[in-house]
Amino acid sequence: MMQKTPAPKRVATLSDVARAASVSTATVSRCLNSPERVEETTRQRVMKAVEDLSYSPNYGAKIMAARRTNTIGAVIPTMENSIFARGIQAFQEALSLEGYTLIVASSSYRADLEEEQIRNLIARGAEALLLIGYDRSDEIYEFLENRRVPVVLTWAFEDNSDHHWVGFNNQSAMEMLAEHVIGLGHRQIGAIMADTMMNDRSRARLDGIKNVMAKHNINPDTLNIEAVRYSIETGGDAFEKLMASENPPSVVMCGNDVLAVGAMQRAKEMGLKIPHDISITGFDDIELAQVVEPGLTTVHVPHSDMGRKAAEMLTSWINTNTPPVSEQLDTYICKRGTLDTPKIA
Amino acid sequence: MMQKTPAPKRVATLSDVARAASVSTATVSRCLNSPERVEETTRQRVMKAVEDLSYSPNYGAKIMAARRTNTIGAVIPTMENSIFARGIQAFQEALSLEGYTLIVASSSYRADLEEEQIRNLIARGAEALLLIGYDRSDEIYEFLENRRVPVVLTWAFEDNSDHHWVGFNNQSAMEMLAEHVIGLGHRQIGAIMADTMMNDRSRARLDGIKNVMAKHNINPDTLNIEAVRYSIETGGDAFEKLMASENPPSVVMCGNDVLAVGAMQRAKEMGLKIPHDISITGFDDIELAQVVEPGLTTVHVPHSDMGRKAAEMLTSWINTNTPPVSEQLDTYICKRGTLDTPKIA
DNA sequence: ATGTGTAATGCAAGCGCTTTCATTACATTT
DNA sequence: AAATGTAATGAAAGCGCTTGCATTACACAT
Repeated sequence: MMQKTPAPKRVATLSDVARAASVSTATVSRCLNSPERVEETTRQRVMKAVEDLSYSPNYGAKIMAARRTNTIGAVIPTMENSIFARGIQAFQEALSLEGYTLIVASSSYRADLEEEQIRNLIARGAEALLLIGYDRSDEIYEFLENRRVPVVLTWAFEDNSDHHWVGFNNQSAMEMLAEHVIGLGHRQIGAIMADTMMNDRSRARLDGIKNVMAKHNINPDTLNIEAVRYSIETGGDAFEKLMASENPPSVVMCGNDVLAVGAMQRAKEMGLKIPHDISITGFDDIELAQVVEPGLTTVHVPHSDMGRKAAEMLTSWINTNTPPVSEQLDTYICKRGTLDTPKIA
Repeated sequence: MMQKTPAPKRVATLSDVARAASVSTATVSRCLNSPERVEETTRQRVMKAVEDLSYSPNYGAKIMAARRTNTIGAVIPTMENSIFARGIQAFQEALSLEGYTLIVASSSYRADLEEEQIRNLIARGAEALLLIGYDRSDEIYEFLENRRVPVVLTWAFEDNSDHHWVGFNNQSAMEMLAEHVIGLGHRQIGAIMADTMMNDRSRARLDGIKNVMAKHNINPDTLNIEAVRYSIETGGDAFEKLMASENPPSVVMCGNDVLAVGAMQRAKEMGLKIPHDISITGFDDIELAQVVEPGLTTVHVPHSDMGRKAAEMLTSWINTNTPPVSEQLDTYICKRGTLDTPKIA
């Protein structure tokens, strides 16, 4: 059993420590924040008091007094699957190298919640923000602008934009994949996408497919689209619907890997051989993609790079007070085993 | 400096809003926190000013003045894979139902970082904490105790403990699985585990295997153990090592699903058929387990339940100032396709 | 001694908010 | 008309910290 100290009626404050060490609060503060500015013997006395009282600074007070938080925020759509995990992990690592702390909030893909979370992070002292994609209300952009909050948008990219980006072009990435798919001979295409309301990435990816279809004289209206929430289960359900339609597709292009894996699973359950009976593609290249069998053909997204660069941009923006230049990252098709020529009917 | 951003006009404060709306700061505060206490016309005037000035409350000040943060913290070993994702997601959802905000930090499985993060969350005003497992220094427990921070430990469970738990018994869960494995006839067992230093879950799971071996008169020293970091890659490497040893195992029991999936992949690459040539088991039952082929036989952990209950415990602890009773959750073996009788030599 | 420079420390003014208590305005009752 | 009750609002005291400036202590030079 550890030794118990008597119950303090309230938690210790700076001035409790100061009293215990017989110094002023200023000295205690300096001990904690710039120890070289206080004499060694004093410092030891103070640190002992800190220890003894289980003192922990109150960030609320600290933030207010110092007007610095060293905190950067990120709002991501979900923590549940790993789509954003790798990027955010890299972001966080790069941030802590610069002495910043990351606070993450998730919006469940809901615009209203995202807005709330953004305001929340700002209120909590986030000095800058990483956001995913572009779609959000004018009000919130205006709010951010008014407060001069450095914001970098990720997981997408737009030219000639007023915003600052580090990401990739969802549409052209998907176009590249669609070119490949159509080049293989597919004509009847199905798509399983996230709901495109307020999800620019999903919309861009869908547009990518349609563009390429049009280019190859396939009527984009024949693209059979299922819009769903991201999950393995819903991906499976959507796949089943697609296959039950009048003109079942020979290839199902999915908005992301999670959906694609759901489709794959359901296909197997339905006794369909991949890619012999049906081709499936994903987007993101997360862990899952290389683990399923056959390996999922997908678009590789440079998650870690994106996270790291976002961190660099934001910290330099804060330090120099100069907005960074946007950076477009490359994606590439990651060919594995779920895509082949269509089965001859 | 090149092009400077316009004069960093400082952000609006409560009293700016008050002035703009010709009311006192008290009224503005009430508008924001208990709108029913201010007259409709006044409220509208105030909200307009809030809007116009892009006002956002300063949490630092708010926390200090109100002495409440409505924030609960969680420190998890990693965000990178999805081991903790489902549980934390459930935790977060249950928390927000009660009006609390979650802030998450990750420790990269490092005790020193975890301690830092704990102190950090407390300093940021976390009123309670969710922590994973048990292993950590006396100092930090003492610190937490001194400050009377409600803490609930999860992802494990211990009887007769001074701490408050909502979790499951890692050892007996693994024992159940080991019983099943040995019952199938396996005698030469390999294990791929996380480093057991400061990881009580991993250690308990390992002990579980050894116990059951001893019980069945198999010398626990013949258990071939690889201790590694959690990742698909390292799981694969460990598997390879295990198979290259003098007495290659007929079954490889892994400390978690990520490791198991890594082992599976490598096995396939090595031309081994699962479960014909080699059996593999996991632990956790995350998404990955049902997606690989064959499906991974693993221990199902009630992630969502655990997260939800942890939230309930913590919020009720805060509200009633009464520590909750610990709760042990059940696990069960999730039989899928990676475990069979050993190949006859 | 006196003067001077420097390092260590203390004093005290806020930082932006909430909240208690007091005041005011006005509707209702007598 | 006076008395009373109630709802809306304001004044101001901190919350726990940092930091600019003032003070002190001391070593060294004069």
